[in-house]
Amino acid sequence: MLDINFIKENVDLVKKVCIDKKVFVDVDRLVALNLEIVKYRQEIDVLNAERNKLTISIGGVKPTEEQLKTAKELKEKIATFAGGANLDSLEAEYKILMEQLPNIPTTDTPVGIDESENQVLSKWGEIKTFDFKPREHWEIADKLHLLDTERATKVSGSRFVYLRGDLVLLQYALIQQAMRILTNKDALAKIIAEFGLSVSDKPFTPIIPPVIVKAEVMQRMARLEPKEERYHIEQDDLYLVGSAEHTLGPTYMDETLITEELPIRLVGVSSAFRREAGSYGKDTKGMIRLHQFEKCEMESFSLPDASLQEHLLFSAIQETLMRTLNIPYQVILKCTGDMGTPNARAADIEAWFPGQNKYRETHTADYMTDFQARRLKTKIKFADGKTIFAHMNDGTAFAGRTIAAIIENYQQEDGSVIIPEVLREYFGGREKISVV
RNA sequence: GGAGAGGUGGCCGAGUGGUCGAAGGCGCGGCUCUCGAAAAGCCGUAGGGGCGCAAGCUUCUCGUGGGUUCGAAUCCCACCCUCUCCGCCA
Repeated sequence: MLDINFIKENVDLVKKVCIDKKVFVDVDRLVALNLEIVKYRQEIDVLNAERNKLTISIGGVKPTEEQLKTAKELKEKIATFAGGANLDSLEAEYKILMEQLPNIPTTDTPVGIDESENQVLSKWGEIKTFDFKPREHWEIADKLHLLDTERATKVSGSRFVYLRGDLVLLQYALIQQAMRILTNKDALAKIIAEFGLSVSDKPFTPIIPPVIVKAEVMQRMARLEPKEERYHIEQDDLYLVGSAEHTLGPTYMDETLITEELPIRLVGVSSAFRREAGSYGKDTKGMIRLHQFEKCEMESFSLPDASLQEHLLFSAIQETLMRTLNIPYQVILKCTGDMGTPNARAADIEAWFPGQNKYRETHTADYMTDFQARRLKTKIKFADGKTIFAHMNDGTAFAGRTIAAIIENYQQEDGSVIIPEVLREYFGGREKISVV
């Protein structure tokens, strides 16, 4: 949610952002509603002030008969006035419009309709040339009996898989690898220095968060929509998370943080659930687009001054993680039409998939500013008593897709797969993925 | 699933119809004392909205929504949430 005073002072900008982000909100109506609501409130305030003076009882001396009579008249006046003004329906409409407004993108965010207008910020790594035609990850995994899609479809439906054997070890190895770096102060300091950032090197706290979340909380995270993308448990009106972000973000909702404990950095591991409505026919094979996958997710709460650097740190961490795997990637700055509604900036890592012969998204870093915190009521209190809304960031550390990237990049002509060096210790020192 | 208890400020916790937006404590900030610190003492310290350069004034908020009343944290109704015990279970 945006600050109403900001909206009123920047009507044209907010309108432009709505167009750029393809969100249709009547900003003029929103402002008019606010002015109307404030006007009625002021009038009611005056009447209430009058009434309060009459009904107050000082030092045990109760109001006189006449005062009571006047107060009663005032009470009726207020009731009919508020009813006549339709304050409730005005406020309901106002709330809906406020919750529809998107966050303001950073100035470096490209304006664009869809992903074709995303901007490539940088590329890293050398794309390996194979002296054979590289296969797609699902083909390789299938041959090694590491991915059982057929049986998963039988049991759970399309877009589910059984991960098997070394693919499971690979999944946990990636999580371990992420945890090792994220919980290590020196490792973070090194990343910060390498990427020329100016931000705290405080380590992340590992979390296993709930994967089921209340509808109300999802709404306050600005993540309930699009609803058709979410799994809903009707009996209890609960949702399955689409990412650990959905339950890491609201950790401190309705709470006030103090400056000394910032930044708060969390790294959560969970299964993520997505209905993938509207993506029929896309990536139907393998593990690029699944209804359920494992993900290691970063989340942080920081001061406004530090939050952009925090976002850049998340990107830098993602790059570093990919570099440890020695997988070529490019960093993408998402355009207005492709980024999320609550985002101020969104940077993706796209890993090179030799089998597909293209870059595919494996990581996202979301810079949220105070947009989510305003609705979550996650505040920060300063020593002088002043409070503001916390700035929030989230980003992928490693998700299931990275497994697919490893398989494609490390495949051999004979159909075997080499284990990235940095992960071998989690395989008892083995160099190759075994057949099950 | 059965039975019960409860939701009050940054936190703990008192408060059952009238200066209660709220005792007391903790925490935090300031000051005194000190070479400095600790301890001790004194003072300050909920949030949102409106008006105002500010000081300040005003209104709303004690889970949420409604009701009773001149007046509600306190009484009534509905809903939401949390906790405890028993049962079941990883």
